[in-house]
Amino acid sequence: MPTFAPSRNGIQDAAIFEELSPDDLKLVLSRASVRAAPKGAFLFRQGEPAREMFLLESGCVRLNEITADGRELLIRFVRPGEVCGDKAAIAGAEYGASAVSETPVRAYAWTTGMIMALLKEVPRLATNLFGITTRYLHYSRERYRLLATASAEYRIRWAVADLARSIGSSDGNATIVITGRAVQQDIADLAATTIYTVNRVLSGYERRGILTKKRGRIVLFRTLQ
Amino acid sequence: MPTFAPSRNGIQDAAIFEELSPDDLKLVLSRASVRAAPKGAFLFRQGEPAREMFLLESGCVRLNEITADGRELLIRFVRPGEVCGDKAAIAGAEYGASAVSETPVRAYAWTTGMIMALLKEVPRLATNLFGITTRYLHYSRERYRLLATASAEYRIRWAVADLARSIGSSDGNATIVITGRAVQQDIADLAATTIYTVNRVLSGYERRGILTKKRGRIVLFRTLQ
DNA sequence: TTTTATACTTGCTCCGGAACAAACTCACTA
DNA sequence: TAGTGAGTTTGTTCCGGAGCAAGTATAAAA
Repeated sequence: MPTFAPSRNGIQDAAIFEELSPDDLKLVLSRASVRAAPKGAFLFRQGEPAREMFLLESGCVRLNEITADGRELLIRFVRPGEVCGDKAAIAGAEYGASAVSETPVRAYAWTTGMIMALLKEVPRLATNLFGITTRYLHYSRERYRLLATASAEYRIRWAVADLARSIGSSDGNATIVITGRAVQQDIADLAATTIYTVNRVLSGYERRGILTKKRGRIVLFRTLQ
Repeated sequence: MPTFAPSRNGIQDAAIFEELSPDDLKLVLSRASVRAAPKGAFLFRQGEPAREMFLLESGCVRLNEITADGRELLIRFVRPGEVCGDKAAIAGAEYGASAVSETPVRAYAWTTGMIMALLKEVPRLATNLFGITTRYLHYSRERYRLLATASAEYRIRWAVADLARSIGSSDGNATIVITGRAVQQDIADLAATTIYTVNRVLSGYERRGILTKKRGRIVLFRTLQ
């Protein structure tokens, strides 16, 4: 997964604000409303008219897509500094996925009308949105390629590395901790496989001393991949 | 596959020129160089620095990606009015795929410097690029979803319908003809399966009177899916 | 503290479809 | 016109990994 420029020093470092002048930044931020949502809340639902675009300030959001036959596909996790619901920047579009908060979140929100006006006033914003979407496209193709060519074991290894990068936290001991209500289910979703296979592969890694796992918690000793 | 606004009446109807004033359109077009290439030529190669973006005027281009282990993945076919190599609009990017002409082609080409200047002069261009990339992202996720959840038979049906839409031509008798040097291989690539499976499924459809096939040519009687 | 829900574990079975092989067909070319 | 190579067809084999079932472990709720 490419780096999505997480905001280390604050929201102004988000990829969507890249190369914006301080004045433009102030303008764009002043047009947003700030939202807070508890854990488990929907920022938006798949199929709804896309009326708002969000920029996450804190917390973690899960983006997933429901298929016609009711299965749920994990698209990605949204982390601070990242944008979701960018379909709202396109007139008449619908959300292609649902966004649910995994933790309490704070986010900036812009309505469709607001963004479309801003895109004219601050052209660089459109360029940045284009760049961000291009990276997501790259990410999506990477997952497609893995699914089309790589084994379940390889995809699981990739998914663990991806989660470590996106929602993992270092605990200082040169180890990375991945937590979540149902980590193995998340890995299975990312790798497009089943929890059974994930569990078998992870147990194998645990025997080889690469990681340890407890309910809702995986500790990586070495960097995978 | 979403509609990519093929140019019915000329290149000015391409999605990338949407909502541009006649003056802007003239400006953008004047900055392009026009290219002609014979069948089998590379417009660009995966991994190269992305220096040019193309807008296809006529012909057909195949976009594919080579994986680390040497397998070739078909991303999509580019048809007149569609853009490829849009990575060139991002400074320092590399092409993520290779583009090979399936037929003789004519295309407009802009260099990276040219596009980046145009994006500032004609802000709507960036918005259009964002919209186009969003559609490709949607398409990519659709293929991922199919691969993750649907059977090989279903994916093949989808691939045939997709090819019919993108490179099929009606021959007037309420039938759609798909041609190409190796149609079944193309379908297998699109559906991420093997030619063996494709052939078996197509033979089944032929027995059921849904289509006929000859070498390099498939004739659809009814609309699939 | 007990109950209940949910996550994780593991053994077993089964099937879609990939891989291989081999014959056949057609288009192109020398 | 014969030769060649690519595309196509069909039969056979085989395995990864999905699905089920029946547990155990752990956290939250009562």
